[in-house]
This record gives sequence, C-alpha cells and structure tokens, in this order.
Amino acid sequence: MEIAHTDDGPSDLESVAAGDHVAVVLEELATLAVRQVSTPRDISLTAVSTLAHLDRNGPTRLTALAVEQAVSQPSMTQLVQRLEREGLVCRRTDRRDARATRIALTEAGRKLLGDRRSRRRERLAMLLDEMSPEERRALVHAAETFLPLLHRLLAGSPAP
Amino acid sequence: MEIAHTDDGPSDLESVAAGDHVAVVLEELATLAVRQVSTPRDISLTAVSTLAHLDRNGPTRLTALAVEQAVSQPSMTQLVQRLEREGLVCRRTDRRDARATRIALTEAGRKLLGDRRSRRRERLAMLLDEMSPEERRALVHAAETFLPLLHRLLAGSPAP
DNA sequence: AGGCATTACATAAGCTTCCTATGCAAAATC
DNA sequence: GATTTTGCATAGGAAGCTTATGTAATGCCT
Repeated sequence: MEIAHTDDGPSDLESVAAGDHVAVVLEELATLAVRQVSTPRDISLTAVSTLAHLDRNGPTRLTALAVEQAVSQPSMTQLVQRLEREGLVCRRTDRRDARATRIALTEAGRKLLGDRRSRRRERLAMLLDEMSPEERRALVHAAETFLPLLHRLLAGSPAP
Repeated sequence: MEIAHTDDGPSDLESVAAGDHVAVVLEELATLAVRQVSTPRDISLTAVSTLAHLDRNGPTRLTALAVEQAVSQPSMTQLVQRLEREGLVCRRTDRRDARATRIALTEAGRKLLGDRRSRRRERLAMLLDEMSPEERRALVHAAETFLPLLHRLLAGSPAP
C-alpha cells in the first residue's frame, strides 16, 4: 500500500506504534461500553438518547431527531410513535408549517430521564466508593484527559 | 434513600462528586463506542466477538460461546449456523461427547479477522497521524491509565 | 395564480438479531 | 435399566432497523 501524503515519515511510524496501543484500549473500551449500554433494560439506547436530546434542546422536529440519532426518518417516526404511546413525548403541530410536528418531552419523559440519572448516579457512587481516594482521583483525571483526546482523534473520522 | 453501610461518610460524598464527573465521560464514551461499533459494516458485533474468541481460545463448545457472548443458546446456534454458511467457522463433533460440537475457526475466518484488524490499524494510524506527537503520547498515556481504572471500577459491578 | 419540485412525515414490507418455549438424543446419575 | 440432566436444534415471535413509496403542505418560478 502507498500512503504517500506528505513527508512525515517518522511521524507515520510513530502513529502506527501508537495505534497498536490505542487500538487495544479502544477495543476493550468499546466492548465494555457496549456490554453496559446495548442491553436495554426497558427502553432502547436510541430512545433514551432521543429523550435526552429533547431534554437538552426542547421541542424538535422529527426529521431533525432522525439526523441527530443517525437513523432513518421512518425509524424515528416509529420510535416517536412508541414513545408517544408510552406517554414519554407528545407532538405539537407547528403553527407555521402544517406538515411538521414538533416532538416535546412530557413530564413522564422528564421523570424517566431523572430516574435513570439518579439510579446511575447511585450505582456509580457505590462502585467508586469501593476505590481508594487516590484511585478515585486518578480515575477522574484519566477520564477527563482521555475524553477530549478521543474526541480529537475521532474528529477526522468519517461517519460510519 | 438510606445508604448506611459503613461509617465512611466523607468518602461517600467524594464518591458522589467523582461519580458526577465520571458519569459524563462514561456516557460520552459509551455513545462513541456504540456509534462506532454497533453499526455493523458487514457482520454483527457478536459475530466478530465470537470469531475473536475462537481465534484466541481455539475450538469451543456452542454453549460456552453463548455464555461468553452473553446471548441465549438458540441465538448462538443461529449465529454459528450463519457463520458456518459463510465458511468462517466449522463444527467438529466431539469424540468424547456425541452431543457436543466444537466450533472452530476456518482459514477464511482467520483471514477475515486479520483483514479487519489491519484495516482498523491503518485507519487508526491515519487518524493518529493528524495529531501532534505530544497529543499522541498524551492519548496513549491517558488510554493506558484509564483502562485499568475502568476495569477496577467495573470489577464490583454486577452483570447487566 | 397555476404548475412543479421540494419538504415533512406516514405507511408498507422486509431484514437482522435477539428472545422464550419446546423437542430430542446422548450422557450422567441413581 | 430408568430417570434426570446436558447440549444442541427448531419453532414462533418481538424489537428495531432498513428501503421504497405515498401524501399533503410549502416554496419557487414564470
């Protein structure tokens, strides 16, 4: 293969070496995350993520939600129908555009998010409580260092 | 709520504070990982993970694979049938136990894993190549610090 | 204003991957 | 040797996603 973009030969070698390290970590990380997240207790990942978006950004159009969650528009239609049936969101027809509907979080939806957050918070606190204060500080620091770098890394990554 | 386990009051408070930080990072991490991973390019996550297990551990019983991947036995039966149809694994009946079948990786399966790895390796190297050497080193260091701590954190976590 | 393309969403049909319930043969146990 | 257990297969079904298509409202253009 010929990756001949610029003249940074040595940098490229370093990148490969670093990649071997990072790849292992990323793989494990992905496995952990998927194991933790992709086992829906009662509601799907996309559903929670959508509710969270509505909580942060207020009423949003269906198509915008689909783009945000990187799913097709029909998928989001289905999801919203489910969430509406469960009383977690409600639709408001846009006054200015009779085609569009603005999806909004209901009180029940907000409560569900809150409950999930506090449960996770408790659980995490219990786990952290079993670590020593040094470990805890180290974890917080490592997490805060790692995340922006990971974002930086994936910044140039094309959409999957 | 009353979490009155021992007398480590101040530690508990610290845990909650740390948890708030870590939770944000973990959430983002999970989102990134899921976005990257759970979009199967050509083969499902469980499939790849199963192949990887076979590559590391050699021929394995179907039930053991199911436990390993945390799916039901029928699901694993289906998955193995698919993988077999695609020529990625083969079944060998156990000589000592006529009920059992040992699932083994074929050459094609090993090749698929290798191809995936080298592709990922290239991609990661390209991404890392756009970072400065300092950023690269920082990322490697952060990753290596973060992972063991995360493992330590999840050690006491019950199975989801 | 009328005609046409575009936009926002809904519906239909199908795929993948998982599940539970059940069946059956080989092995283990008594 | 009869019964239970184990290892796997099959049947039937649900969740969540997809593409293809339909429909109504809007914007644009002459």
